[in-house]
Amino acid sequence: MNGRIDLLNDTVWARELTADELDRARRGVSEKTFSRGSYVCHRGDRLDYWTGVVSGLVKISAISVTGKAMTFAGVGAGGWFGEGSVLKDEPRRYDLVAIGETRLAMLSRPVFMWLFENSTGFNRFLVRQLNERLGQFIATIEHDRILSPKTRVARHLAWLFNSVLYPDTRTHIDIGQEELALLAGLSRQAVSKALQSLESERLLSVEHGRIVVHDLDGLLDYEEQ
DNA sequence: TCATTAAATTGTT
DNA sequence: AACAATTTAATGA
Repeated sequence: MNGRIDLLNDTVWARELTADELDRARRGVSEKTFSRGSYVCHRGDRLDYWTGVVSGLVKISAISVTGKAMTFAGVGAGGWFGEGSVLKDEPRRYDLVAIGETRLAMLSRPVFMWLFENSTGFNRFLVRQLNERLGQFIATIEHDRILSPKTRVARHLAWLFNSVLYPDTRTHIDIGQEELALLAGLSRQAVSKALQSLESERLLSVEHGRIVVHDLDGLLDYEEQ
């Protein structure tokens, strides 16, 4: 069994393509693995591929002029990202870093553009994904101004399990508390406290370098008592 | 397979 | 932010 064929068989948008479109897509994908902490792409560099996470976790981040690290989003298994830069044919605006061992599927820009011009199924997927992401980012702004640290941790965790953006995510995610802190924009100890509290409420359990979620809806709708 | 060591993650001050 | 404790991963017998 060829790994490249498997790559797309497990991909949501591939199911929306016609046989001919799928065939072209298959010829345009390659696979690459990244070790923990390694850069997929630095800000300012070009990456002429639309990228899907087969396994592992990638963060989209930047380092401020004062040297502070910020994480804007985490992309889990089944998620695809980078269509913005590929569409505009420009360098990446953010750092892409693998959190833990990560396998990526990479679709070359020419094939991406062909699908964009020719496939309605592909465009349906793109619109759905952009819509979902926009909703999440708007909610992030709202939440960061309104909610308590504990609730923010709960929401950010729940989002890593978003079934539209990351269809392959299962019950656990391999992420350390430090990375989670960067993602939620909180201190490490605030995240640690929040996790312990959420664990005592049986919404999740904490292991080292891993969070196991027991009640996803509970996290998503979490409200401080 | 088990023991030792190194590295990374989490807890505490 | 720095240090200590804990757990995992890696190495070699």
